[in-house]
Amino acid sequence: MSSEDRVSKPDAGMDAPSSSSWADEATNAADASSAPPSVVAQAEQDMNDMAKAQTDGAAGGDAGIIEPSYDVNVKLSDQLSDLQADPNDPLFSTTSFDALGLSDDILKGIYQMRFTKPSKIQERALPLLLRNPPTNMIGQSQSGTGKTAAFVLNMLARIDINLLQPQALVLAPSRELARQILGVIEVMGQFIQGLTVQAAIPMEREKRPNSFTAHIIVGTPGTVMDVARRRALATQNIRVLVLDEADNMLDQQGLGDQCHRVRQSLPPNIQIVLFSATFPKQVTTFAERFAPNANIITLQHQELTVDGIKQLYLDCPSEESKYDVLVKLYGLMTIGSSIIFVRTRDTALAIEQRLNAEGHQVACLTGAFEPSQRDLIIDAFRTGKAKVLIATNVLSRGIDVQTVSLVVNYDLPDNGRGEADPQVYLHRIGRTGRFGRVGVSISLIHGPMSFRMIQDISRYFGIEMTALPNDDWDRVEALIKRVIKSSRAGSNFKTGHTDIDM
DNA sequence: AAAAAAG
Repeated sequence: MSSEDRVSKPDAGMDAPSSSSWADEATNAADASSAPPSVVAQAEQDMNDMAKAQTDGAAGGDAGIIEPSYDVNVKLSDQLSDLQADPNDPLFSTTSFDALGLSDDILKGIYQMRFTKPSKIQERALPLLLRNPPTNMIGQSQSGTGKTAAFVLNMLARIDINLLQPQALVLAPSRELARQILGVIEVMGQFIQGLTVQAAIPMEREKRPNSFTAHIIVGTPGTVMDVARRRALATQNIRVLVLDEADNMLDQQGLGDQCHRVRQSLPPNIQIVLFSATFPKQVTTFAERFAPNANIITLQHQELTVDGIKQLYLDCPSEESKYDVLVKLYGLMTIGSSIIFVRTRDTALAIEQRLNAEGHQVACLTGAFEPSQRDLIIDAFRTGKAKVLIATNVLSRGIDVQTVSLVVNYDLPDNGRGEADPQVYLHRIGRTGRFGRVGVSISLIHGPMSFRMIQDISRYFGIEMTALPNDDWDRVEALIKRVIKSSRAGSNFKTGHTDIDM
């Protein structure tokens, strides 16, 4: 038997954008493209509100704190069903890192990063993760709310530093995300003397390690499967397995097989932790089979979109004109950093070459590049050396670059059958609006098919999308600029999060 | 369609 409890949320610190419903403002494509003045005025008002909230926050007051508003549902594991869920018991929910029984070295790592208090997901997830005996967890939370920090703390807390063997393993769906997680572990674990971390991702032959002996291994499924099979990775002392972006890891053809094989190469009684912003229904069964008897933290999908991200779309007069819109947006894209998402590797390359040839500096990242090349490109983007990045879905999940203030969907994400993919859409726009910052996403659409897709996405999440006028560029520019500029002021909600987390 | 393999 399992018990359930529900924690209510405080009021959001920011006004949710409210305007006419989707159906009202976009009953047909013609209306959308001509964008009635009232819609634009409303968008302008929303942007003003967001910009103001941001400025208040940056000034240090509480008024501007944009802690995302959501209810956390917790379904406790059968193993904990004999315990009463007392909200005052720090083992069930905590508002302080100090109450978790973590070592001084770990707390130092937390506070060094200027974490002050746990985020929503961390409040509930950390006590349950850290309990002994270890319990499995399936955790869902909005993008940019500190999932990575939660599972990293759990791993750090469970490492026996004197045992020089891999004891925790993290799997991620891309090399870029695996490297990012490795960076978080290094930062949070910097005061733990002797802690070692190692990446198990594709490498050029001369850079490949002969063996993997670090305390914590972070990798991609294919490489981890391979090194485990070849006994270059000793698996017998691993006691924690984390799948980041777990729905994607278990759902995708190929990835799912690899994850299961890696699981089978590990000891039977280990703690399994699955985290993602999305858990579509058809994956839930796989997840619960992969992590049996888990404590399950979920959100309503209406609560998954982040208020701080202003979602816009622009109806383009032709498919070719999308490129011209990109050129017009270029100035705005370089105020902060931007990611332009396209459907295929070929499109990414073609647009990159054309933009560069026409004097606009952009970079491009797809799975077609060599490992070392990929590392150089993402690192240049992280440091701000490259400000505009054209990418495929390789970067749709997990990548946290806090300067990203604008995400452009040059192509809307589809599921391969001509339908919208709301999960991928959510992950993509989640590359901006990181941890309380504000951000803008603009989807370029053309024709009835993409219009239907954006309509489906809007309906799926029960959110508003604002149509931008395609005949008054100055106005579009002015209102986007306002939000992007305020976004650069910095994060305005200070809880468990590093600059490179998630 | 893209991603993930040192297959």
